[in-house]
Amino acid sequence: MHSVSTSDVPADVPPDVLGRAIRLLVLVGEHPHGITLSALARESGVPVSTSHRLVNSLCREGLVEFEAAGKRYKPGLRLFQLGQQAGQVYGFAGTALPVMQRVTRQTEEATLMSVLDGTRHLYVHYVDGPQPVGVRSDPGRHGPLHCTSMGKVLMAFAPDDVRTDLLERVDLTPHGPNSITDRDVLRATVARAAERGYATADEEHHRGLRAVAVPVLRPDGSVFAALSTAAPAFRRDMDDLIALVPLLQSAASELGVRLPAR
Amino acid sequence: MHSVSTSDVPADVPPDVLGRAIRLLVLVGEHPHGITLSALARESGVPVSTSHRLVNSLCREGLVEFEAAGKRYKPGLRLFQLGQQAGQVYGFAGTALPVMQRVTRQTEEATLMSVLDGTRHLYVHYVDGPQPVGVRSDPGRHGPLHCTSMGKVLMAFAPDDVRTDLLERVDLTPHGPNSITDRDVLRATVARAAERGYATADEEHHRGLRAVAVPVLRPDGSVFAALSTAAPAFRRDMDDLIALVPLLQSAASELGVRLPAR
DNA sequence: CGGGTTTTTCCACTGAATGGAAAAGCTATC
DNA sequence: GATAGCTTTTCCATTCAGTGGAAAAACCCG
Repeated sequence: MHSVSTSDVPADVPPDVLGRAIRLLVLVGEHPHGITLSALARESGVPVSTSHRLVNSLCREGLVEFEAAGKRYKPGLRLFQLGQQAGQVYGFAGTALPVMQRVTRQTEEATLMSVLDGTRHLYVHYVDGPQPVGVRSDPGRHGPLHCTSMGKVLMAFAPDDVRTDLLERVDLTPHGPNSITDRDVLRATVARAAERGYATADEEHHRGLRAVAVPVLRPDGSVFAALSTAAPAFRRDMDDLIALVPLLQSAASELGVRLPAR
Repeated sequence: MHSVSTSDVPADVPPDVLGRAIRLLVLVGEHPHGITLSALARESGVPVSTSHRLVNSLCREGLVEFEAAGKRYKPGLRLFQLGQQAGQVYGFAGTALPVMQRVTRQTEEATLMSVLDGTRHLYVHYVDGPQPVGVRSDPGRHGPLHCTSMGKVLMAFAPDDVRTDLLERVDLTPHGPNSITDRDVLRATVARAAERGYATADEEHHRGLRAVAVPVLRPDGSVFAALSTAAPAFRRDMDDLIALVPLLQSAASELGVRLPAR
């Protein structure tokens, strides 16, 4: 008898077609320029021949596309379509972008919107500022909660149980020079944000980047999203950004009123 | 013995977890206000207990969300996220919206963008016109090829083999008072669109709705999408819309140059 | 309360999914 | 152009994950 015997890899998790297929789907999504079969198999831990069959099934359904030249798998059109429909349901479509566009026109800086997704936040919308130098952030990516203005706001206005839970669990890896790394400091900061109605981040996520964020609240008072203005530090000091809070708040309430009550 | 016996439903297709799961996923996507388990099972043809297990797996992965009050399944956040990533890959994100916004500001009518998806087209972006009365169209939905300006353009500029194939296969169900119902007429109309560089639709899709569309071409000359202006018939006659073609074309070429070469 | 509907759990059966292995390609490198 | 290393694709005997009927639980409404 061998000590670890039959299986050498960490776990002996039950295969589970669907779970695996989705893991593959996510991997494909994470590789904008396409990913090869072997890379897929390697990164997912699913045996090559099984990966092959599964990804091809996903292709048949249009969720994944196969780029014959290059032998690479890319996200498919059906995935985009389903995502759009999901966006409609969540209320991301419609008014959000036009309103954000207006905010950008007034602030002359980038405007961002995120929702809470587990222990991170998901960038949902992004409107570029007019300036050549600005903030870039792609919808569909995740950001940390503890060192972004939107993350703090989302925690501050989350239901009590969720907030306490998050404040205990969030990862405190520093991302920028001023990242909060102490859980108690974070707790205090979030409490302050809840009082004031907005949160800031001063080079906490990226060196040279400052931001303010306010919550977008549903008619029933629950948080839907965070709305934020972000700017390079050399162009705006923290007070400049805080001065934009009323503007953000009015945009946020405009967005909030039209949302489904949860 | 019963005449049809054992299985009364059409086929005895092999179960196939993934296929079924995705069918369920699509169904969930099609029901913005959520769908119940039994409806899901009924509409998909998948036995209730199996549907139950599969949808719950999809929930575990975040592709579907379960609204406990109301016992309804809705599209999940992960689905939105994956869709956004897919949109990035396709080049739907980024410049498209700002440019379309500008077009709308100039035309004062709604601007739309679609891509070819099988024998239909998929609405990808939509920018509202400023007027109270206007065209509504949700990204993520499909439209017919034979009676929309974007459909005609997409066919006209598709590779030869695809075009001939589509012209033989597209469904010619009339949707508006002037829908083309004759395959040869459609062929001629599409040929004309290819020559002129734009296509029109005059109350062919909906009564009281007119539109023009131009192709968005990649640097290598292949079609990427169609860009369109749509307006209520009472406000714009066909010549008004045709007058907008140059404007649309310049926007289209602006969009086209930045696209990956296929 | 009781009949109808929907959701959830259970479990014995089985054929669909599995994955190792080998074949077929594809690119270098010498 | 032969050799070696890599990736993709196909094949198939084995088996265990997925299946679905049925029953239980929860729910709903008149």
